[in-house]
Amino acid sequence: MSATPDLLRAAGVKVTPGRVRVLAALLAAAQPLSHADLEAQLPDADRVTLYRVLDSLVACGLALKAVDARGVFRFSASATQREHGGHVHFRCTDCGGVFCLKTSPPPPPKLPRGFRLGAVEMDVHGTCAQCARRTP
Amino acid sequence: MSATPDLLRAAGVKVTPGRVRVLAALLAAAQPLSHADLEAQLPDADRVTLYRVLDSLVACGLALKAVDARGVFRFSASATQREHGGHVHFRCTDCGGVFCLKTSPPPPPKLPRGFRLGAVEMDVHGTCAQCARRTP
DNA sequence: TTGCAAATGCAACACTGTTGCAAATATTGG
DNA sequence: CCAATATTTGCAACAGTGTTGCATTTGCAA
Repeated sequence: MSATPDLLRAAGVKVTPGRVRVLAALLAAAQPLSHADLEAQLPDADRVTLYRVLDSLVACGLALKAVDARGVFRFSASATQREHGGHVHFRCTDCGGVFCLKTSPPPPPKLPRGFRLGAVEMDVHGTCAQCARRTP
Repeated sequence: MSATPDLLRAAGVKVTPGRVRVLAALLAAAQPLSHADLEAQLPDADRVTLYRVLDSLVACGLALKAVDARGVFRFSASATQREHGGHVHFRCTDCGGVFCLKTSPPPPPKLPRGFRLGAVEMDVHGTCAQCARRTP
């Protein structure tokens, strides 16, 4: 089913164990992963190789690179990203879970002249049903 | 015309040469400045003190802290933008600048049964006019 | 003026990411 | 299947950014 090596071949890069494992981890992840996250998840991988694998996945279009609020790069599989674009998420501040909402994304706001819109994201957070039940 | 020391006094923090110079630099800057920018601009300031001065300005509401595309923190004076609740912000992914939009915040979305809403934030990002002009 | 909490300067450290280079390896063509 | 070759890997060392601990200095108020 999920043939990670095929994705790599289709992207025109060599299929190596490192790339397979990293891409698989990105595809399985619910949220974008930092280098540190991946290092913890793949303990026997070399630090530098991990950086280079991530860069190569970004270069061939299989992964996306973005900066989080702490200034750390986070990577996500671009397939996953497409799947989760176009709708709103709810993040539970208790358990950290992410849930997809039916709500459609808000309309792009009017920007001052010269500004270029990249994306509009809505960050809805609070307590999910399960956590709310546990702490009434 | 408000003198920089007065802004500091009004914010309830001690008036020190470091804070006065850094805040003046931020007020005079057209774009958010990084720690490195400020260090170059104020050569006889201590590196660590500069970090702490910036943090204190953020803590007392006189400056805003954001991350640029390279993952570096950039700081801007917020003297003119005191009210940051109740309206939407635009974040420039190039320079890290934060701009206030006229748009009103989106209505809270409908949540699944049992979910408790904490807060809704809208993250509108892209390229600001100045950065867009630099990279056409 | 004096006392005290806050701010500063310095050294050392931690985290994130990069570069150079030799050894190992995936792919291509015989 | 095997050899040739361009990539990739692993290691060491380095660079940039931000933080912590601690002794000293300084702003501010009693």
